[in-house]
Amino acid sequence: MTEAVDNPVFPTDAHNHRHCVEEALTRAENVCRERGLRFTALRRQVLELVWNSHKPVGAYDILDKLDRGGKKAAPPTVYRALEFLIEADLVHRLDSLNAFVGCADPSSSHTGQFLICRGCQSVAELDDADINRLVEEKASDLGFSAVHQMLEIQGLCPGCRAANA
Amino acid sequence: MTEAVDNPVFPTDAHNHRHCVEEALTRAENVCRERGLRFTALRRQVLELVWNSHKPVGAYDILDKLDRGGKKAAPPTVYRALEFLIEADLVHRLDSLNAFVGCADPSSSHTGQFLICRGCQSVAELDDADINRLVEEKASDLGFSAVHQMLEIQGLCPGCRAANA
DNA sequence: ACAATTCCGTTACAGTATTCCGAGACAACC
DNA sequence: GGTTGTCTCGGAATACTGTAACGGAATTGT
Repeated sequence: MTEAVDNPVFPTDAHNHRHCVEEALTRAENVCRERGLRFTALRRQVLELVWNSHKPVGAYDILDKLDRGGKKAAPPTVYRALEFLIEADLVHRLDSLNAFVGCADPSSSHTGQFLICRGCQSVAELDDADINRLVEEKASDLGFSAVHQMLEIQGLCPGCRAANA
Repeated sequence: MTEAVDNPVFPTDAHNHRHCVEEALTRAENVCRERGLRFTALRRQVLELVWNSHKPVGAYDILDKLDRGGKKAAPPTVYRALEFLIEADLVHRLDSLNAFVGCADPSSSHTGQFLICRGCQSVAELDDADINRLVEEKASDLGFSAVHQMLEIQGLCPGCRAANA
């Protein structure tokens, strides 16, 4: 009974993804309004592309799908938008994959903790307070003052584990 | 009194670095002998370059400094050597920096946990069992089976903290 | 000595990200 | 309204990081 059925960190196959995206976009709008940031059309479009799946997306994938009035955009266009979104905690960058994922909760503490499935490539964000606290503690025990932490856990999500059984 | 003076995870300015390197190389020799791996001249040379400092080194930095009989080497030469060294747990790769550091203890568990100083760029490895266990536990609580974890903590080391005070 | 394997040099290229310049959009202020 | 300063975006060029593929050299085991 400890299987996390009631807390689907990993989205189920049947979830309404359109809804996910909509929510993410409104959240972003609100966050930006509150903080006096400009949620421009470009940034909105990039965020939407990041949210197109729960899998991490490469910058050049976004670039390919990005439509700037019929023309293709250039790399800096995408990277600038991503930089903004990351700064605003709306997107996270997964260092181990050189890829980006949308953040479901731009308001919380934000010490990047991620479960990355090697089976289906989907990613779930953790933001676990216990881990956060322990890490902070261990670091400061060594006289190190932590500014930012990034934990990337690779393995198999429940679904893929079942499939590979 | 909890300041980690007796356990210098971060090397002091005055430590004899030549000694560090020597030790790392003999450790590597032993590890390879025990495991039936070939510690070739190239690999030794690359490992030495990685250990040249306690700061992470980029692959192309190594490439520049690498001397193959007067000639310059090509990227695959370095990457292959690094791949081998990583496989043997003699070197770790820091995803957030695209850079490499020597591992001080190639025998232990090896769930990559690193303290990265933004002041002096030096890096210390943690390998903390508590963190390891907690993370494993949290992951499995969610039905996720973890294969590999990587924690990179950015901040200020004791020395730089004192300097910036 | 021979075959099998591992390792290495080399060329070419793929993928990721940044620098720089300039033009346009926007806000605030006089 | 016009002006000024800042933020944003387009685009070219280039830097940085990493791989694929091929062949030859070195090493190991028999």
